[in-house]
Amino acid sequence: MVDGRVRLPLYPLIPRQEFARKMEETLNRQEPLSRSLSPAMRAYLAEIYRMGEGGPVRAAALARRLDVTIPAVVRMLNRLESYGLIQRTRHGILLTKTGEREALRAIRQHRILEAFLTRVLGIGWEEVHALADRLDPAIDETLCERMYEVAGRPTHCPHGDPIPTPDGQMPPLFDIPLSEAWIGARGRIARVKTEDPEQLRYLGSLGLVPGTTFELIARAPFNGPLRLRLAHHDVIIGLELARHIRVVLETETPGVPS
Amino acid sequence: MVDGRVRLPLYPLIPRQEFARKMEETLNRQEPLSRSLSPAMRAYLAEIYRMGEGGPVRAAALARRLDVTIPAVVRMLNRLESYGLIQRTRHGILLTKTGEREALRAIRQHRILEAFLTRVLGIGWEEVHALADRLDPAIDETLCERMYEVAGRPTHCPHGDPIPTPDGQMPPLFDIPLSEAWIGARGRIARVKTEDPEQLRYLGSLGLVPGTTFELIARAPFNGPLRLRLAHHDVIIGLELARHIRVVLETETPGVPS
DNA sequence: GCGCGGATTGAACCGCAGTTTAATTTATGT
DNA sequence: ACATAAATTAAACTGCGGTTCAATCCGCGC
Repeated sequence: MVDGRVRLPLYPLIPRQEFARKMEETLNRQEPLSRSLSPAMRAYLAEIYRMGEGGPVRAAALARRLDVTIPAVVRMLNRLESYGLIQRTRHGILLTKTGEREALRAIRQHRILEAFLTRVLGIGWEEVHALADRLDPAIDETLCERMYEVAGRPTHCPHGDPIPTPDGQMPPLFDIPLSEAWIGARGRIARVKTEDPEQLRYLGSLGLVPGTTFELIARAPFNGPLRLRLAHHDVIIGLELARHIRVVLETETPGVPS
Repeated sequence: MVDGRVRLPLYPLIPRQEFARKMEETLNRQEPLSRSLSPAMRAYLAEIYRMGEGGPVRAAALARRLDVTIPAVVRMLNRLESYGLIQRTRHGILLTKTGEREALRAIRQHRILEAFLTRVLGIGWEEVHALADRLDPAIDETLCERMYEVAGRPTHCPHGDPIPTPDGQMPPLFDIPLSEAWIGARGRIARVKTEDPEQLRYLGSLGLVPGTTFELIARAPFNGPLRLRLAHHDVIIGLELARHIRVVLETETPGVPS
């Protein structure tokens, strides 16, 4: 650093307490959007939200998920920051209130679109994700609500993820990976957390889709496959796939209503 | 022209007969597309086809229709020509066989999309054109055929234009402008040739949509409005609008079957 | 034959979303 | 504490589809 350029420290050297307070303040500031968002910006926001459950998101991780190079991500992050949609911390990216709102809108639209494509057009659940990604940029609020109605007001996308409400509430989910269920557990498949068409096609062919009820009747040792009893037949499934299947288990103590 | 640059004449100075023969040859050469077409290229081809019924299309006219500047059109024409999709003549642009095939595919997709939007999603016919333009780039063959089936295999778009068959046949239409019908003529509205949402909304509110049968019972003098008798009521319509409404008239001599 | 106006072309630019390559900062493990 | 690995940032480029401004071409009327 011999030349005259002075580089400010990326994160100000202020007392930790004050820093946290200021950050909180910034993150909660909810402003109306002055400029409209490009489709790519929405896509980035949505992905940050999805990855961000529980903490900040790293730019490199985002690049991997979106399958673009890191410099592309960095430039977009600069743009999002200048719009007041994200906040950078030393541990990664956080959405501001405004950014979260926009992210939820994008996610709602994406999931409604997916539901529409399967329910109305009969497209397989392994294809809808990529298709919805292509269609997303062309769809506006009106069309989205139209599809929502025609699809029968779906509450979840075909992979089981909940559709946020129009006012930006994401119903919380209390599911666990199937891989962590114990022998004898009964339950229902809630979500299938993979986007790989091959995996989805295979799971679909086994009948392992959201809503399916099962009983876990065996686990092979040494991280071996699980044996599930479904309504009409048993299926064997590897732990690798089971990690992507999230389930809600019946409570052991029945009789609690609601 | 003092400098050394030599400009070749745009159209070769060869005998007229030979020129015509070569041109014909070029226009009929049907090659598989080596490179895939961008959405914008498809849009240009489709517009050239629509405008080109009966002769070559001028670049300036194309620019007006697509609402872009002339240099943008010219550059795209260079690209289309390099792909062998169009041929320039001294009187304007012609589609080659390959270009026409692509144009018809684009038009088919656009009109299926319009029919889907009105029939399945209940979008008003005054809005579907702009909407379909936005959605077009994201739609592929598979999705298009899916929509075709779900929309009930429509044969015409909401404005009455025929949907080309998958193998690229455009059903011919023998309609005339309503403005040229004579008093006493009975017939059916075939197409409404405007894209202006206001006009379409107004015509829709009058019940003047494709399929409506009518009898022309009066024309005011000095290019005045027409009076149409519909099933349940009469409507008055200005000549300006009537020029955009194309109709097929009943033959005066009934009894000819088929 | 000449000039004029509309049509065409060329050059230089913008914005967006991506790329590669290189420099620099930050984090981590011994 | 320091070397190295990982993450970030910067710089310069691509392709597409648009723009403006300027130059040139061509047909037509006088």
